Amino acid sequence: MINMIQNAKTQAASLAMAAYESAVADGTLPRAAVPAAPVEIPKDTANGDFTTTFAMAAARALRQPPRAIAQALLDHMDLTGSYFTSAEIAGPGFLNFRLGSGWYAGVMEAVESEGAAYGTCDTLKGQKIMVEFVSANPTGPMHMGNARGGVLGDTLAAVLSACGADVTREFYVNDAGHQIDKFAHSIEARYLQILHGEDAVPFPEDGYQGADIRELAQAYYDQNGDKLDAVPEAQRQETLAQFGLSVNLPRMKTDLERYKIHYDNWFYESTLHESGYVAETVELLTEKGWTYEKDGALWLRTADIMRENLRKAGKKEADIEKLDLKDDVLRRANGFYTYFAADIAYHRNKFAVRGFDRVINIWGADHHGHVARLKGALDALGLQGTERLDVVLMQLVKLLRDGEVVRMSKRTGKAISLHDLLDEIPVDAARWFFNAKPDTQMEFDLGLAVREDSENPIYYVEYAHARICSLLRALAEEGASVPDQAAVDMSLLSGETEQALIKQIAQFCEEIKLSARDYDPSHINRYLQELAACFHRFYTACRIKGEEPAVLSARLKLADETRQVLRNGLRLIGVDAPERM
RNA sequence: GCGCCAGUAGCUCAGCUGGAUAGAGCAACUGCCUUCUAAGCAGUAGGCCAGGGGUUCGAGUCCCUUCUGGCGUACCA
Repeated sequence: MINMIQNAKTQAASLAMAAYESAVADGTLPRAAVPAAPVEIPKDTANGDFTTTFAMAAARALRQPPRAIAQALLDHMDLTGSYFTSAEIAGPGFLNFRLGSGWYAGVMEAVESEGAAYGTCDTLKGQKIMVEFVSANPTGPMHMGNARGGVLGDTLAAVLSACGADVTREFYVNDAGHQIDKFAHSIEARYLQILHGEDAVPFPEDGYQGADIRELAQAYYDQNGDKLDAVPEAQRQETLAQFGLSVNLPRMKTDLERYKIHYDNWFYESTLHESGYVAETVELLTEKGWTYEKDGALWLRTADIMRENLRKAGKKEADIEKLDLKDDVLRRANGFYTYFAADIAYHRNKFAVRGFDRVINIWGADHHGHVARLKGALDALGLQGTERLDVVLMQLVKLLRDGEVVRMSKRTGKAISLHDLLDEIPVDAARWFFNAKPDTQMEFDLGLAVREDSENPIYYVEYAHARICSLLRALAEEGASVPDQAAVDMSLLSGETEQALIKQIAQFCEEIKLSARDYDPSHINRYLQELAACFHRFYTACRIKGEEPAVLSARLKLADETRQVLRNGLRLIGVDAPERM
């Protein structure tokens, strides 16, 4: 919970404001409505450890040149008892602060006292958040996109949790509707082909062609023989669909668990139909006047809802007209509810029944057309979908092998499935690579992911961890144990690489917050790479073993804390921290 | 046509919501192991931030526009 970056920023901002007030008091600066002092970390540390742009931001309001304002602030600033040892003016009016050893000691105390919890915060405390991800059709094997979405969703959930949110991971099982019918018809056809010969039974034109369907039919036949030959068609299809799901779902669960993905809940679409919740939800929309009947189907006035939302968002009327918005069918002319209707009911359940404050869905980018509609439908139900539902759209994965595009698995000759991928690369490599920014198309090189050299970033980070563990072992053999922070003389950690490492350790808390804010846990990957780099630089510049006891002790403490933070970060993204390599 | 996402070094990408001379990694080149893991470190080189306009003290970042790529625009899910 201790965030020394935040502490320093807050303090720098209040020092600047206090200096401003003091300057106003003695008439040096006029009183005006000045903005709060923004504090940043300069890109180049030659410009200080922290900087405020207050003087530039307030220049207009105070009607004075930024540098003059900065000078006035500096003249009225009292750094006594603060984290900072100096402040100076630079460039167009930056006010740059330099940290003292007390701040560095504070960072190290935070890691020591918080251990495995270091880096967490409570910015999302009290929020009940659902992350729904993968939710692949249970009618066949999961693909690369599901692997990416699975890793992203799981890590995002971990990150939100690290920010104090009460997070639920959910898989929505599409075990109802059209694609299940197709699934049933497909297995049925294969089953009957086994009984009567391939030529005697036609395969549905839009059926699932995959070999997995044949295998399911064969498996049912092996267990039950021709039991379903004579039963009514509907019953046969129902039985085979249930059989197919009973095989596929545990398989999906197992495959996802190989990626270290565990769900809190598997939610079945069928329960929404069986309980009448879909019908009730559609009824509610009708009561509120959002539906109408046309051509025997029941329609939702999606276009009106979306138009209203766009107006609220400040979109121009002419632009809205160009959009060619269309309404959506909720109940088909044949009496069945659409997937859209079920999805509205499902999301109504998330908010209205289960009380989530926020819901995050990870979807493939090909579903983006659905986002505004679903949000709109929830708005129409009074559930504030626009504000409380966030959909993360994930671009596709382009699979490469040593630079060449791969579409097929070497082993099966089919599209590479989520399951197949782990035959080629270690799960940690998959987790590391799929934990990428969701809105960019990703190239995933199988050759690179298994390379055990510097071209593969995951090894760089893991190596830093293993290196520290090895160091700790070597020192333990000599009887040197990691000291308490209280026993460390911080003045001995004043080297450039030592301070840079401690600053990077402090940054961890910020990166977790950024990951949660952007729904982009790849901040953690980049952070860990930089942390590893800081450690390697420190390691090269500063010897530990053989140094005089006080220096050895202080550096050993720093190395051990780096190990802790590397471990915490890797755990967050679901990658193991090896003790030997 | 319309919409969503993207376009930054040869390649993969950062750039903390408008700040200082645009950064890493890889690839290329040059150095560094009789001392804690060289799976490492230090350095060199590499750029019209897709193009053009605008907003202001200040733009890779915000607005407009053009171009390029991906995806979408079902009584499918």
